[in-house]
Order: sequence, then structure tokens, then C-alpha cells
Amino acid sequence: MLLTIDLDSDTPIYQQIRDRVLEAVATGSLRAGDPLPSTRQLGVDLGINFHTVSKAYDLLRQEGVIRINRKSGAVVRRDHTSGPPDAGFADAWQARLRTLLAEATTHGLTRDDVLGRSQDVLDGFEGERS
Amino acid sequence: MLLTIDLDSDTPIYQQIRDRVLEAVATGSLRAGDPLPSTRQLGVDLGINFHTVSKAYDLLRQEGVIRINRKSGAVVRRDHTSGPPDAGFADAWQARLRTLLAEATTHGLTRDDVLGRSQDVLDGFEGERS
DNA sequence: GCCTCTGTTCTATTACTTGTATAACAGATA
DNA sequence: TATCTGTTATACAAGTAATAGAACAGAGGC
Repeated sequence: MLLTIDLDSDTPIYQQIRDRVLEAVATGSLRAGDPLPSTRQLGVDLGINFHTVSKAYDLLRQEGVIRINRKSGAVVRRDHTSGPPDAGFADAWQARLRTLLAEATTHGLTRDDVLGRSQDVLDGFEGERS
Repeated sequence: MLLTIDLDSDTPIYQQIRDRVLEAVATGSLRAGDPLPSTRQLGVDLGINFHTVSKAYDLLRQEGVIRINRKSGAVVRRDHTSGPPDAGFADAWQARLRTLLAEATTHGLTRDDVLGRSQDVLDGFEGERS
């Protein structure tokens, strides 16, 4: 699993890990059932403390994306083939979408810009899954 | 200007203010040239310290959304009619969109769900501007 | 001139977050 | 037994979030 983070970014490392894992699941480079590296291993690979990785995995577990076994480590639990979202997810997600789209609109991206880029991103996800 | 924040939320207050102002500009309830309440006034209205409001305004200023005069206070500087986005904005924005869409995809929202909700939000922005 | 409004700056405090660090524990496996 | 896994606990340094009080400078009204 390729996973690059930016130590100089203002986004917390654990959140960058969460985001990259989520994107890997969306593109299909990680699928339900696939194992993630152990917290200690990924910590070494990224040159960071394993507690930071552990926090990222814990976030993903709370979100229902991965499952964590004491024996076999972290395993992807959910991907786009796992059925419809849990109750309440879609509306909470849309509230965050609203803020992001407001930002785009205010800065001058048109409706077509926004929808076009959304389609591009989704095409990218589906394209890599083929 | 209606502006509601949630003091119990895990999102920082100053960011909630930023988000609400941005959404108000997107819907047209705030337009370029419109004044924002003074930091002290909004602080009183929301029951928070004016330094917190000041931080939110400073964020919006850094993002180019408002202009701040020592005399006349904060004024909206940019809205959807102010032309195309600054260089680099669109790509940085799309990177954040990618993470948000990855989250939706992983949790089982389909392509049509995502695009439909995006259109709904954008329709909401344009609808309120009429 | 005086008063009041505006943002700005400074210092300070409290509480929480982020990341690192070390250590120890428990379960599974070779 | 030795080694791998996640888990838990504690601690520390640095930064962030929010509050608070005080003071300054510019602009406007009376």
C-alpha cells in the first residue's frame, strides 16, 4: 500500500492517514477484507510514532471503515460494495458538502466547474477499480 | 444577518462562523459590499468573546472573502459574481473534494447520490439568490 | 475637544489537542 | 518461549482554542 503524508502540512498526521486510507478504499486499491499494515510497521515506514497511526486507525474504526482484531490487526470492513450508508450518514455528509460547495461558489467556481470536477473525481475512483 | 453556531460542537467556534459566513455569501444573503457586524457586536450576539469572532474574520480575510477597514469594519469583498477564482484555488479545492467524495463512496453513496446531492446544494444556493 | 465606535495589539490564563516517548499487558502464532 | 499483534497508561513538549482585560489608533458625530 502506497501512502504518502506531508509532515509539514497543517493537517494533523493522523487525519492525513485517515484521508489517504479512505481514498484508497474509494479507488479500490483497498477492498473489504484487505489488511492494513500494523500500527508499528506503518509508523516505521512513515517515520512517525505508532501511537499516531493508532489514532488514525481508531478514527477509521469509529467511522465503520475498518475492523480491528487483536490478533490479525486492522482489516478493511467497508467499501463501496458493502451496501447503502448507515442511517444519518448521508445528511451529516451533505452538511459538510454544503460548506465545501459554498467555498467554491464564493471563490467563483461555476455550477458546471463544481459538477464537472465532482464527476472527474468520481470517474477517477471508478476508473481505477476496473 | 442570521448566524447560528453550536457551542457544544467539536468544530471550533471561529470555524463555524467562517463556514456560516461563506454559506451566506454563497446563497446571496450576503453580497459583495455588504457589511458584517462588528467583532464586538457579533461576540455579544453569539454570547462569545470578540477575539473569537476576530479570528474568524481574520480567516475570511486571508481567504480573500472579506475586506477589513479599521473605520468601517468588515465588508464582503468577494461573491460568486466577482469573477473566476485565484490561481491555484481550484486544484487545492479539488483535493479536499476528493477526500470528501472518497468518504461518501466508501460509505455506500452511489455516483448518482453524490451528484444529486451536489446539485441539490447548488440549486439551494441559486434558488435563494432569485 | 470630547465621546463613541471600529479594528489592532499585547499579555495572560485555562483547557484541550497533537505528536512523541517509554513501558507494560494480553492474546495469538510459530 | 519468543515474537507478533493491538491496548492501555503515563508523561512530556508544543501548539491550539477560547476567554479575559487592557490599551492604542483612526474615523465619525455632537
